[in-house]
Amino acid sequence: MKLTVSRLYKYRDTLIRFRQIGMVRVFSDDLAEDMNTSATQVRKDFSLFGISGNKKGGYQIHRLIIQLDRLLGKDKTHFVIIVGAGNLGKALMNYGGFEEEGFKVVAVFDNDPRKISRKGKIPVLPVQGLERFIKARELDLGIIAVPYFAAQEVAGRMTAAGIKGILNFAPVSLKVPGDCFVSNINVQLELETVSYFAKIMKENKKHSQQKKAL
Amino acid sequence: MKLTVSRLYKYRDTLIRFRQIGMVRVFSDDLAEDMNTSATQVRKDFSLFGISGNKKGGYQIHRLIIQLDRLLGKDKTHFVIIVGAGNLGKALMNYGGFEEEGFKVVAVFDNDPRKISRKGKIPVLPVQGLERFIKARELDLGIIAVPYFAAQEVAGRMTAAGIKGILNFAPVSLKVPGDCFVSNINVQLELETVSYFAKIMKENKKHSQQKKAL
DNA sequence: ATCATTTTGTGATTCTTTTCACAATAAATC
DNA sequence: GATTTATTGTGAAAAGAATCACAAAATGAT
Ligand SMILES: NC(=O)c1ccc[n+]([C@@H]2O[C@H](COP(=O)([O-])OP(=O)(O)OC[C@H]3O[C@@H](n4cnc5c(N)ncnc54)[C@H](O)[C@@H]3O)[C@@H](O)[C@H]2O)c1
Ligand SMILES: NC(=O)c1ccc[n+]([C@@H]2O[C@H](COP(=O)([O-])OP(=O)(O)OC[C@H]3O[C@@H](n4cnc5c(N)ncnc54)[C@H](O)[C@@H]3O)[C@@H](O)[C@H]2O)c1
Repeated sequence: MKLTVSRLYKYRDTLIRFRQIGMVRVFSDDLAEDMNTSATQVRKDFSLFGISGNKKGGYQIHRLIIQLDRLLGKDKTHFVIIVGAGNLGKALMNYGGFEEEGFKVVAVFDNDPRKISRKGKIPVLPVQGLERFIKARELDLGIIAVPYFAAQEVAGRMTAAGIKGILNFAPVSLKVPGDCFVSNINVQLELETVSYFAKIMKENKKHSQQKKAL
Repeated sequence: MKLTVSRLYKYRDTLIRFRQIGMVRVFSDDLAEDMNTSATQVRKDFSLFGISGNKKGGYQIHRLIIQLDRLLGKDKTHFVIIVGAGNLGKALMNYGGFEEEGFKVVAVFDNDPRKISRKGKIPVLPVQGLERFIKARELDLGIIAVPYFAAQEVAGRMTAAGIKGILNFAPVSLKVPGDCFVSNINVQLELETVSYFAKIMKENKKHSQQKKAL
């Protein structure tokens, strides 16, 4: 389910690129190839969400995007706050890609007075005002970009104020109430995992060379 | 397998925090709780990699960390390059967490002459020299932090030069040879997924309130 | 109009991951 | 030293995700 949803977003991405280069229709095959998956997977995902195409004719890109947009909530702007205006928080804040995808970062919060600034395009505010801000605007989405030891506290405050979805960059598992969804991006962990499998790749190569040599 | 490995790295993280606060032994329960998983999962993961503890006595943290270190290659320093010295590439480059975890960023590459600089702690070099650099140092690990339209080209050059593991931040699926492992961090996608499920959380709440009201 | 071809949509199957259930055993208690 | 208790380790079962296999339908060719 989670995996299907995230693939649906990726299909949409791919479809938008396809449309940009002038394509009008796609087959499940085309999507699969672009995304390194199988055509069956694509069709099963669509089928699960009641999306259908034409036998032999494939899918009309434009129509498909509209359907996905509605399904995935891409027809609205989503407002987001970031807590932590450090190295990473600032990179996220200045990243243009979010707005293009319908996410608007409305404010960043930090507990270091030196980081506070109401001047920029996106204000950086004292974290004291976090709850009030979230409640006043009925925000649902928050990004955590504080050090690991502060992450749980921030998550607690966010959820208490009504946040229902958290994207967490701190390398710890957050405890949140059952009505809040958390996704973790743990960069170190990903790099570690890559390094583990890179090593295996090298060893396999050695083995297969040994095999060849026999 | 992939999931087990990434959990092993997380167990290690947790164990190191536990050791820092003076703990000497843990039970599968403790690890599970800290990581939001089940005790059975922990033990099964360990069992899969031949790690064992004492019945009733649990696991000795120090010993366990040593075992994991060896298993996960944390007893060596891993050298990494980053391609793309933009917004994100710079944040990664300045991030202290990698070195702490045994990863050393040896160089960053960019194709924009204005980004080049040999002055800093980590040099930013012209991307022309990428292959030569990788080959000369027999590097295995690369991070891609270039725009989506440049990512495939960079991946191709990396793998051709011998890179065996790629951490990719560009929101596209890379085509790489079978002897290279890729892990994708797609921040937009994660945020989209969070927003999808956050919406569901809200709707569920409405429903359960309706149910209560009946 | 008929036939061959292409592509979808999905039930059945296989594969993977997680959870369950419980025997084995080390430590603590009586 | 026997008994109770806590905890591990793992085969078996369940749940979840991906793949297979093929019928159904749309299109194009003859
Ligand atoms: N920078 C990276 O490239 C990178 C890579 C991987 C992971 N991360 C993770 O992302 C998180 C942020 O990393 P960073 O490099 O930006 O760290 P950083 O130290 O540069 O920034 C953290 C910011 O959070 C603020 N902060 C601390 N406690 C707070 C609190 N209770 N409330 C509000 N603000 C608070 C600090 O004032 C600081 O501005 C960390 O958990 C880190 O492990 C960062
Ligand atoms: N910045 C963020 O917070 C963020 C968030 C999510 C995703 N991303 C993704 O990460 C990637 C980088 O984002 P960014 O914000 O740093 O972009 P950016 O434009 O700030 O930086 C990209 C850098 O790559 C360099 N570059 C372009 N083509 C190159 C090539 N062929 N070889 C070498 N260098 C090349 C550019 O000169 C530039 O310095 C993008 O794919 C983006 O979608 C970034």
